[in-house]
Amino acid sequence: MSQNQILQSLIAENLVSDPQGARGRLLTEAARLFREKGYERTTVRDLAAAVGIQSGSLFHHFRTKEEILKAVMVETIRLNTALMQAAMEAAETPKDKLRALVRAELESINGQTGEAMAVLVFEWRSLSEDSQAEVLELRDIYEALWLDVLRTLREQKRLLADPFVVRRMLTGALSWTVTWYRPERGGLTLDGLTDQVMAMLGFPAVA
Amino acid sequence: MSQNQILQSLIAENLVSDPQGARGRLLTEAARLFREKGYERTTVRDLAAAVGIQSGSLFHHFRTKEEILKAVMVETIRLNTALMQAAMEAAETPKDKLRALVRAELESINGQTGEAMAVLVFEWRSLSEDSQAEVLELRDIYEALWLDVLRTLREQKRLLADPFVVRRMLTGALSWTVTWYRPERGGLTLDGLTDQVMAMLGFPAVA
DNA sequence: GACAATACCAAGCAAGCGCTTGGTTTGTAA
DNA sequence: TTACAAACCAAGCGCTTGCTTGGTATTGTC
Repeated sequence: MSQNQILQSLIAENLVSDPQGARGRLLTEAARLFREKGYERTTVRDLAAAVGIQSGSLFHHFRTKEEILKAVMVETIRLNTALMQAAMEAAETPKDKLRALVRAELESINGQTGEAMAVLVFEWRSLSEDSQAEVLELRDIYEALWLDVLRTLREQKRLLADPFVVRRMLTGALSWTVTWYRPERGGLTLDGLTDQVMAMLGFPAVA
Repeated sequence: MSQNQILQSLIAENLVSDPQGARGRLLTEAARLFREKGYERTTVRDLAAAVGIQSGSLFHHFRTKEEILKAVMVETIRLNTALMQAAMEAAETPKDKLRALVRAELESINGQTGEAMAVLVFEWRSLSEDSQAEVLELRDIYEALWLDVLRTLREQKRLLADPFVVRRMLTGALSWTVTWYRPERGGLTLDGLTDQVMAMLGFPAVA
Protein backbone atom coordinates (compact mmCIF):
# COMPACT_ATOMS: atom_id res chain seq x y z
CA MET A 1 0.00 0.00 0.00
CA SER A 2 1.43 3.37 -1.00
CA GLN A 3 1.68 6.27 1.40
CA ASN A 4 -1.13 7.99 -0.40
CA GLN A 5 -3.38 4.96 -0.19
CA ILE A 6 -2.78 4.81 3.55
CA LEU A 7 -3.70 8.46 3.91
CA GLN A 8 -6.85 7.95 1.85
CA SER A 9 -8.04 5.03 3.91
CA LEU A 10 -7.48 6.97 7.14
CA ILE A 11 -9.50 9.84 5.73
CA ALA A 12 -12.25 7.42 4.78
CA GLU A 13 -12.35 6.12 8.33
CA ASN A 14 -12.51 9.69 9.60
CA LEU A 15 -9.32 9.24 11.59
CA VAL A 16 -7.55 12.13 9.89
CA SER A 17 -8.95 15.17 8.08
CA ASP A 18 -8.68 15.57 4.35
CA PRO A 19 -5.96 18.20 3.80
CA GLN A 20 -8.07 19.54 0.94
CA GLY A 21 -11.02 20.29 3.19
CA ALA A 22 -11.50 23.29 5.42
CA ARG A 23 -10.59 21.52 8.62
CA GLY A 24 -7.56 19.80 7.15
CA ARG A 25 -6.24 22.98 5.63
CA LEU A 26 -6.52 24.74 8.94
CA LEU A 27 -4.64 21.95 10.69
CA THR A 28 -1.86 22.09 8.13
CA GLU A 29 -1.48 25.82 8.55
CA ALA A 30 -1.70 25.50 12.30
CA ALA A 31 1.13 22.97 12.30
CA ARG A 32 3.23 25.33 10.19
CA LEU A 33 2.59 28.29 12.46
CA PHE A 34 2.96 26.37 15.70
CA ARG A 35 6.29 25.10 14.54
CA GLU A 36 7.48 28.44 13.24
CA LYS A 37 6.50 30.60 16.16
CA GLY A 38 5.47 28.20 18.88
CA TYR A 39 1.95 27.56 20.09
CA GLU A 40 1.78 30.41 22.59
CA ARG A 41 3.13 32.99 20.21
CA THR A 42 0.63 31.99 17.54
CA THR A 43 -2.64 33.84 18.01
CA VAL A 44 -6.07 32.77 16.85
CA ARG A 45 -5.89 35.79 14.56
CA ASP A 46 -2.75 34.38 12.95
CA LEU A 47 -4.45 31.03 12.46
CA ALA A 48 -7.56 32.57 10.97
CA ALA A 49 -5.58 34.82 8.64
CA ALA A 50 -3.59 31.83 7.39
CA VAL A 51 -6.74 30.23 6.00
CA GLY A 52 -8.44 33.49 5.08
CA ILE A 53 -11.24 33.76 7.61
CA GLN A 54 -12.02 35.93 10.61
CA SER A 55 -10.66 34.93 13.98
CA GLY A 56 -14.09 34.40 15.44
CA SER A 57 -14.99 31.95 12.69
CA LEU A 58 -12.35 29.56 13.94
CA PHE A 59 -14.55 28.73 16.88
CA HIS A 60 -17.15 27.33 14.59
CA HIS A 61 -14.73 24.51 13.75
CA PHE A 62 -12.94 24.14 17.09
CA ARG A 63 -14.16 24.99 20.54
CA THR A 64 -10.80 26.20 21.83
CA LYS A 65 -7.35 27.01 20.57
CA GLU A 66 -5.96 24.06 22.46
CA GLU A 67 -8.32 21.75 20.61
CA ILE A 68 -6.53 22.75 17.42
CA LEU A 69 -3.16 21.83 18.88
CA LYS A 70 -4.50 18.53 20.08
CA ALA A 71 -6.02 17.73 16.71
CA VAL A 72 -2.71 18.42 15.00
CA MET A 73 -0.99 15.99 17.34
CA VAL A 74 -3.59 13.25 17.32
CA GLU A 75 -3.94 13.14 13.55
CA THR A 76 -0.19 13.19 13.08
CA ILE A 77 0.30 10.22 15.36
CA ARG A 78 -2.48 8.28 13.65
CA LEU A 79 -1.01 8.85 10.23
CA ASN A 80 2.52 8.01 11.24
CA THR A 81 1.59 4.90 13.14
CA ALA A 82 -0.07 3.61 10.00
CA LEU A 83 2.90 4.57 7.83
CA MET A 84 5.34 2.84 10.18
CA GLN A 85 3.30 -0.28 10.38
CA ALA A 86 3.29 -0.49 6.60
CA ALA A 87 7.00 0.25 6.29
CA MET A 88 7.89 -2.41 8.79
CA GLU A 89 5.68 -5.11 7.37
CA ALA A 90 7.49 -4.73 4.07
CA ALA A 91 10.84 -5.60 5.70
CA GLU A 92 11.96 -9.11 6.57
CA THR A 93 14.99 -9.40 8.87
CA PRO A 94 15.07 -7.59 12.22
CA LYS A 95 17.88 -5.40 10.96
CA ASP A 96 15.85 -4.44 7.91
CA LYS A 97 12.85 -3.78 10.11
CA LEU A 98 14.91 -1.47 12.28
CA ARG A 99 16.16 0.32 9.21
CA ALA A 100 12.61 0.67 7.96
CA LEU A 101 11.53 2.19 11.27
CA VAL A 102 14.43 4.63 11.36
CA ARG A 103 13.84 5.62 7.80
CA ALA A 104 10.09 6.02 8.33
CA GLU A 105 10.55 8.15 11.42
CA LEU A 106 13.11 10.34 9.69
CA GLU A 107 10.66 10.77 6.86
CA SER A 108 7.87 11.70 9.26
CA ILE A 109 10.08 14.26 10.87
CA ASN A 110 11.66 15.75 7.80
CA GLY A 111 9.01 15.18 5.15
CA GLN A 112 5.41 16.17 4.60
CA THR A 113 4.32 15.78 8.19
CA GLY A 114 7.52 17.31 9.53
CA GLU A 115 5.96 20.45 10.83
CA ALA A 116 3.32 18.53 12.73
CA MET A 117 5.95 16.16 14.12
CA ALA A 118 8.01 19.06 15.37
CA VAL A 119 4.92 20.41 17.07
CA LEU A 120 4.44 17.03 18.68
CA VAL A 121 7.92 17.20 20.16
CA PHE A 122 8.24 20.82 21.14
CA GLU A 123 4.73 21.94 22.06
CA TRP A 124 4.02 19.08 24.36
CA ARG A 125 3.67 21.19 27.48
CA SER A 126 1.10 23.49 25.93
CA LEU A 127 -1.47 20.72 26.17
CA SER A 128 -3.59 20.33 29.27
CA GLU A 129 -2.78 17.29 31.38
CA ASP A 130 -5.86 15.46 30.19
CA SER A 131 -4.98 15.96 26.57
CA GLN A 132 -1.41 14.93 27.24
CA ALA A 133 -2.61 11.63 28.64
CA GLU A 134 -4.79 11.03 25.61
CA VAL A 135 -1.99 11.71 23.17
CA LEU A 136 0.43 9.62 25.18
CA GLU A 137 -1.84 6.64 24.85
CA LEU A 138 -1.73 6.85 21.07
CA ARG A 139 2.04 7.09 21.13
CA ASP A 140 2.34 3.85 23.06
CA ILE A 141 0.98 1.94 20.10
CA TYR A 142 3.82 2.76 17.87
CA GLU A 143 6.42 2.65 20.57
CA ALA A 144 5.55 -1.02 20.84
CA LEU A 145 6.58 -1.49 17.21
CA TRP A 146 10.06 -0.25 18.00
CA LEU A 147 10.53 -2.22 21.17
CA ASP A 148 9.59 -5.48 19.47
CA VAL A 149 12.30 -5.07 16.89
CA LEU A 150 14.93 -3.80 19.32
CA ARG A 151 14.30 -6.65 21.73
CA THR A 152 14.79 -9.20 19.00
CA LEU A 153 18.09 -7.63 18.01
CA ARG A 154 19.16 -7.56 21.62
CA GLU A 155 18.44 -11.26 22.01
CA GLN A 156 20.56 -11.91 18.95
CA LYS A 157 23.37 -9.94 20.64
CA ARG A 158 23.49 -7.58 17.72
CA LEU A 159 22.60 -4.73 20.01
CA LEU A 160 24.82 -4.00 22.99
CA ALA A 161 22.55 -1.67 24.97
CA ASP A 162 19.16 -1.93 26.59
CA PRO A 163 16.25 -1.73 24.11
CA PHE A 164 14.28 0.78 26.20
CA VAL A 165 17.25 3.07 26.50
CA VAL A 166 18.13 2.73 22.84
CA ARG A 167 14.61 3.58 21.78
CA ARG A 168 14.59 6.66 23.93
CA MET A 169 17.97 7.76 22.67
CA LEU A 170 16.72 7.29 19.14
CA THR A 171 13.59 9.28 19.85
CA GLY A 172 15.74 12.20 20.89
CA ALA A 173 18.32 11.78 18.17
CA LEU A 174 15.82 11.43 15.35
CA SER A 175 13.50 14.22 16.39
CA TRP A 176 16.48 16.49 16.88
CA THR A 177 17.27 16.15 13.17
CA VAL A 178 14.46 18.58 12.56
CA THR A 179 16.68 21.32 13.92
CA TRP A 180 19.63 20.76 11.63
CA TYR A 181 18.95 18.34 8.76
CA ARG A 182 18.32 20.16 5.50
CA PRO A 183 17.98 17.62 2.69
CA GLU A 184 17.36 20.28 0.08
CA ARG A 185 20.73 21.94 0.35
CA GLY A 186 23.47 19.51 -0.10
CA GLY A 187 25.03 16.24 0.63
CA LEU A 188 23.00 14.00 2.79
CA THR A 189 19.90 12.29 1.41
CA LEU A 190 17.32 10.71 3.65
CA ASP A 191 18.72 7.28 2.84
CA GLY A 192 22.20 8.54 3.56
CA LEU A 193 21.08 9.84 6.92
CA THR A 194 19.41 6.52 7.65
CA ASP A 195 22.69 4.77 6.84
CA GLN A 196 24.50 7.05 9.27
CA VAL A 197 22.08 6.26 12.06
CA MET A 198 22.40 2.54 11.41
CA ALA A 199 26.19 2.82 11.30
CA MET A 200 26.16 4.64 14.60
CA LEU A 201 24.29 1.71 16.10
CA GLY A 202 26.84 -0.71 14.70
CA PHE A 203 25.04 -1.77 11.54
CA PRO A 204 27.31 -0.72 8.65
CA ALA A 205 25.68 0.03 5.31
CA VAL A 206 26.07 -2.50 2.48
CA ALA A 207 28.48 -5.40 2.71
CA MET B 1 39.65 21.39 40.08
CA SER B 2 36.31 20.46 41.63
CA GLN B 3 32.98 21.50 40.19
CA ASN B 4 32.52 23.94 42.99
CA GLN B 5 35.91 25.53 42.43
CA ILE B 6 35.05 26.00 38.78
CA LEU B 7 31.79 27.69 39.70
CA GLN B 8 33.56 29.95 42.19
CA SER B 9 36.17 31.08 39.68
CA LEU B 10 33.48 31.86 37.11
CA ILE B 11 31.64 33.92 39.71
CA ALA B 12 34.85 35.75 40.52
CA GLU B 13 35.29 36.60 36.84
CA ASN B 14 31.70 37.83 36.74
CA LEU B 15 30.83 35.31 34.06
CA VAL B 16 28.03 33.75 36.06
CA SER B 17 25.95 35.14 38.92
CA ASP B 18 26.36 33.89 42.46
CA PRO B 19 23.28 31.71 43.13
CA GLN B 20 23.25 33.12 46.66
CA GLY B 21 22.83 36.69 45.42
CA ALA B 22 19.62 38.38 44.35
CA ARG B 23 20.32 38.08 40.64
CA GLY B 24 21.47 34.48 40.84
CA ARG B 25 18.48 33.43 42.88
CA LEU B 26 16.15 34.99 40.37
CA LEU B 27 17.86 33.17 37.50
CA THR B 28 17.58 29.85 39.32
CA GLU B 29 13.88 30.36 39.93
CA ALA B 30 13.40 31.57 36.37
CA ALA B 31 15.03 28.41 35.01
CA ARG B 32 12.73 26.31 37.18
CA LEU B 33 9.61 28.14 36.06
CA PHE B 34 10.58 28.34 32.41
CA ARG B 35 11.15 24.65 32.38
CA GLU B 36 8.01 23.82 34.28
CA LYS B 37 5.57 25.99 32.40
CA GLY B 38 7.48 27.26 29.40
CA TYR B 39 8.74 30.78 28.87
CA GLU B 40 5.55 32.23 27.40
CA ARG B 41 3.32 30.79 30.08
CA THR B 42 5.52 32.17 32.83
CA THR B 43 4.55 35.75 33.66
CA VAL B 44 6.72 38.42 35.18
CA ARG B 45 4.34 38.19 38.13
CA ASP B 46 5.20 34.51 38.54
CA LEU B 47 8.90 35.29 38.43
CA ALA B 48 8.61 38.09 40.95
CA ALA B 49 6.50 36.01 43.31
CA ALA B 50 9.06 33.20 43.19
CA VAL B 51 11.70 35.45 44.73
CA GLY B 52 9.27 37.40 46.87
CA ILE B 53 9.21 40.82 45.22
CA GLN B 54 6.70 42.83 43.22
CA SER B 55 6.50 42.31 39.48
CA GLY B 56 7.60 45.85 38.75
CA SER B 57 10.75 45.43 40.81
CA LEU B 58 12.01 42.83 38.36
CA PHE B 59 12.69 45.56 35.90
CA HIS B 60 15.19 47.09 38.21
CA HIS B 61 17.40 44.03 37.64
CA PHE B 62 16.56 43.22 34.04
CA ARG B 63 15.32 45.51 31.32
CA THR B 64 12.99 42.98 29.73
CA LYS B 65 11.61 39.53 30.38
CA GLU B 66 13.59 38.20 27.45
CA GLU B 67 16.80 39.43 29.04
CA ILE B 68 16.10 37.04 31.91
CA LEU B 69 15.74 34.12 29.53
CA LYS B 70 18.92 35.08 27.75
CA ALA B 71 20.84 35.37 31.01
CA VAL B 72 19.70 31.90 32.05
CA MET B 73 20.98 30.50 28.78
CA VAL B 74 24.26 32.40 28.59
CA GLU B 75 25.30 31.61 32.14
CA THR B 76 24.37 27.97 31.74
CA ILE B 77 26.49 27.59 28.65
CA ARG B 78 29.43 29.31 30.30
CA LEU B 79 29.29 27.05 33.31
CA ASN B 80 28.90 23.87 31.33
CA THR B 81 31.64 24.69 28.89
CA ALA B 82 34.01 25.08 31.81
CA LEU B 83 32.80 21.85 33.42
CA MET B 84 33.24 19.91 30.20
CA GLN B 85 36.68 21.26 29.56
CA ALA B 86 37.72 20.14 33.02
CA ALA B 87 36.13 16.72 32.69
CA MET B 88 37.82 16.10 29.39
CA GLU B 89 41.25 17.22 30.44
CA ALA B 90 41.16 14.65 33.20
CA ALA B 91 40.71 11.82 30.67
CA GLU B 92 43.51 10.31 28.59
CA THR B 93 42.46 8.08 25.69
CA PRO B 94 39.99 9.33 23.07
CA LYS B 95 37.48 6.75 24.25
CA ASP B 96 37.81 7.97 27.82
CA LYS B 97 37.49 11.55 26.64
CA LEU B 98 34.28 10.70 24.81
CA ARG B 99 32.97 8.99 27.91
CA ALA B 100 33.86 12.03 29.97
CA LEU B 101 31.98 14.29 27.57
CA VAL B 102 28.91 12.08 27.52
CA ARG B 103 28.92 11.80 31.28
CA ALA B 104 29.44 15.54 31.74
CA GLU B 105 26.62 16.43 29.37
CA LEU B 106 24.28 13.97 31.04
CA GLU B 107 25.17 15.53 34.34
CA SER B 108 24.49 19.01 33.01
CA ILE B 109 21.13 17.91 31.75
CA ASN B 110 20.03 15.82 34.68
CA GLY B 111 21.86 17.43 37.58
CA GLN B 112 22.00 20.83 39.23
CA THR B 113 21.84 22.82 36.01
CA GLY B 114 19.26 20.52 34.49
CA GLU B 115 16.44 22.96 34.55
CA ALA B 116 18.50 25.60 32.83
CA MET B 117 19.72 23.10 30.24
CA ALA B 118 16.16 22.08 29.45
CA VAL B 119 15.33 25.73 28.96
CA LEU B 120 18.28 25.99 26.58
CA VAL B 121 16.86 23.19 24.48
CA PHE B 122 13.15 23.88 24.55
CA GLU B 123 12.84 27.65 24.80
CA TRP B 124 15.21 28.42 21.99
CA ARG B 125 12.61 30.06 19.80
CA SER B 126 11.48 32.46 22.46
CA LEU B 127 14.70 34.41 22.03
CA SER B 128 14.93 37.22 19.51
CA GLU B 129 17.07 36.48 16.49
CA ASP B 130 19.88 38.68 17.76
CA SER B 131 19.99 36.89 21.08
CA GLN B 132 19.86 33.54 19.34
CA ALA B 133 22.96 34.43 17.37
CA GLU B 134 24.78 35.48 20.52
CA VAL B 135 23.95 32.28 22.34
CA LEU B 136 24.81 30.19 19.32
CA GLU B 137 28.30 31.64 19.27
CA LEU B 138 28.90 30.48 22.83
CA ARG B 139 27.68 27.01 21.98
CA ASP B 140 30.20 26.66 19.18
CA ILE B 141 33.01 26.70 21.70
CA TYR B 142 31.99 23.54 23.35
CA GLU B 143 30.79 21.86 20.23
CA ALA B 144 34.42 22.04 19.10
CA LEU B 145 35.41 19.94 22.10
CA TRP B 146 33.14 17.14 20.95
CA LEU B 147 34.16 17.23 17.33
CA ASP B 148 37.84 16.97 18.17
CA VAL B 149 37.31 13.76 20.07
CA LEU B 150 34.88 12.24 17.59
CA ARG B 151 37.17 12.99 14.67
CA THR B 152 40.05 11.22 16.37
CA LEU B 153 37.92 8.14 16.98
CA ARG B 154 36.76 8.18 13.39
CA GLU B 155 40.35 8.25 12.14
CA GLN B 156 41.06 5.26 14.31
CA LYS B 157 38.08 3.50 12.68
CA ARG B 158 36.52 3.01 16.08
CA LEU B 159 33.56 5.07 14.96
CA LEU B 160 31.62 3.99 11.89
CA ALA B 161 29.59 7.14 11.22
CA ASP B 162 30.37 10.75 10.39
CA PRO B 163 31.52 12.78 13.44
CA PHE B 164 29.22 15.73 12.67
CA VAL B 165 26.21 13.50 12.36
CA VAL B 166 27.12 11.55 15.47
CA ARG B 167 27.49 14.70 17.50
CA ARG B 168 24.12 15.94 16.38
CA MET B 169 22.49 12.63 17.11
CA LEU B 170 24.06 12.69 20.55
CA THR B 171 22.86 16.23 21.16
CA GLY B 172 19.32 15.09 20.55
CA ALA B 173 19.65 11.79 22.39
CA LEU B 174 21.27 13.27 25.47
CA SER B 175 19.05 16.29 25.82
CA TRP B 176 16.02 14.09 25.36
CA THR B 177 16.95 12.20 28.53
CA VAL B 178 15.56 15.15 30.43
CA THR B 179 12.09 13.99 29.44
CA TRP B 180 12.36 10.45 30.75
CA TYR B 181 15.44 9.79 32.87
CA ARG B 182 14.63 9.80 36.60
CA PRO B 183 17.75 8.81 38.54
CA GLU B 184 15.98 9.13 41.86
CA ARG B 185 13.48 6.40 41.31
CA GLY B 186 15.09 3.20 40.36
CA GLY B 187 17.66 1.33 38.47
CA LEU B 188 19.79 3.42 36.27
CA THR B 189 22.52 5.60 37.76
CA LEU B 190 24.18 8.35 35.81
CA ASP B 191 27.21 6.13 35.25
CA GLY B 192 24.93 3.33 34.17
CA LEU B 193 23.25 5.60 31.66
CA THR B 194 26.64 6.73 30.40
CA ASP B 195 27.60 3.07 29.90
CA GLN B 196 24.44 2.53 27.90
CA VAL B 197 25.18 5.43 25.62
CA MET B 198 28.73 4.22 25.08
CA ALA B 199 27.48 0.69 24.41
CA MET B 200 25.04 2.02 21.87
CA LEU B 201 27.96 3.62 20.05
CA GLY B 202 29.86 0.35 20.09
CA PHE B 203 32.04 0.92 23.13
CA PRO B 204 31.09 -1.84 25.58
CA ALA B 205 31.58 -1.14 29.28
CA VAL B 206 34.49 -2.84 31.10
CA ALA B 207 36.64 -5.48 29.45
C1' DG C 1 -37.98 26.98 -4.53
C1' DA C 2 -38.58 26.46 0.43
C1' DC C 3 -35.90 25.53 4.40
C1' DA C 4 -32.54 24.05 7.43
C1' DA C 5 -28.02 23.40 8.52
C1' DT C 6 -23.50 24.88 7.84
C1' DA C 7 -20.05 28.35 7.32
C1' DC C 8 -18.75 32.63 7.95
C1' DC C 9 -18.39 38.03 9.32
C1' DA C 10 -18.04 42.31 12.24
C1' DA C 11 -17.66 43.96 16.53
C1' DG C 12 -16.22 43.81 20.94
C1' DC C 13 -15.78 42.04 25.94
C1' DA C 14 -13.21 40.62 29.96
C1' DA C 15 -8.99 39.20 31.47
C1' DG C 16 -4.22 39.00 31.48
C1' DC C 17 0.01 40.59 29.71
C1' DG C 18 4.76 43.25 29.79
C1' DC C 19 6.26 47.22 31.40
C1' DT C 20 6.23 52.24 33.44
C1' DT C 21 5.81 55.50 36.90
C1' DG C 22 6.45 58.12 41.21
C1' DG C 23 7.55 57.47 45.51
C1' DT C 24 9.45 54.90 49.82
C1' DT C 25 12.72 51.95 52.31
C1' DT C 26 17.27 49.99 53.03
C1' DG C 27 22.26 49.70 52.85
C1' DT C 28 26.81 52.06 52.82
C1' DA C 29 30.23 55.18 53.66
C1' DA C 30 32.06 59.72 54.99
C1' DT D 1 24.07 62.73 60.86
C1' DT D 2 23.99 63.39 56.32
C1' DA D 3 24.09 62.13 51.58
C1' DC D 4 23.14 59.19 47.95
C1' DA D 5 22.41 55.16 45.37
C1' DA D 6 20.48 50.73 45.07
C1' DA D 7 16.43 47.97 45.94
C1' DC D 8 11.90 47.74 46.22
C1' DC D 9 6.53 48.83 46.41
C1' DA D 10 1.77 50.17 44.87
C1' DA D 11 -0.77 51.36 41.26
C1' DG D 12 -2.03 51.18 36.86
C1' DC D 13 -1.51 52.13 31.59
C1' DG D 14 -2.00 50.51 27.08
C1' DC D 15 -2.26 46.67 24.47
C1' DT D 16 -3.13 41.86 23.10
C1' DT D 17 -5.21 37.74 24.02
C1' DG D 18 -8.84 33.86 23.60
C1' DC D 19 -13.35 33.75 23.01
C1' DT D 20 -18.55 35.36 22.50
C1' DT D 21 -22.31 37.33 20.31
C1' DG D 22 -25.87 38.44 16.92
C1' DG D 23 -26.42 38.46 12.52
C1' DT D 24 -25.67 37.25 7.27
C1' DA D 25 -24.19 34.45 3.24
C1' DT D 26 -23.71 29.78 1.25
C1' DT D 27 -24.71 25.16 0.64
C1' DG D 28 -27.22 20.83 0.34
C1' DT D 29 -31.93 18.38 0.28
C1' DC D 30 -36.58 17.27 -0.83
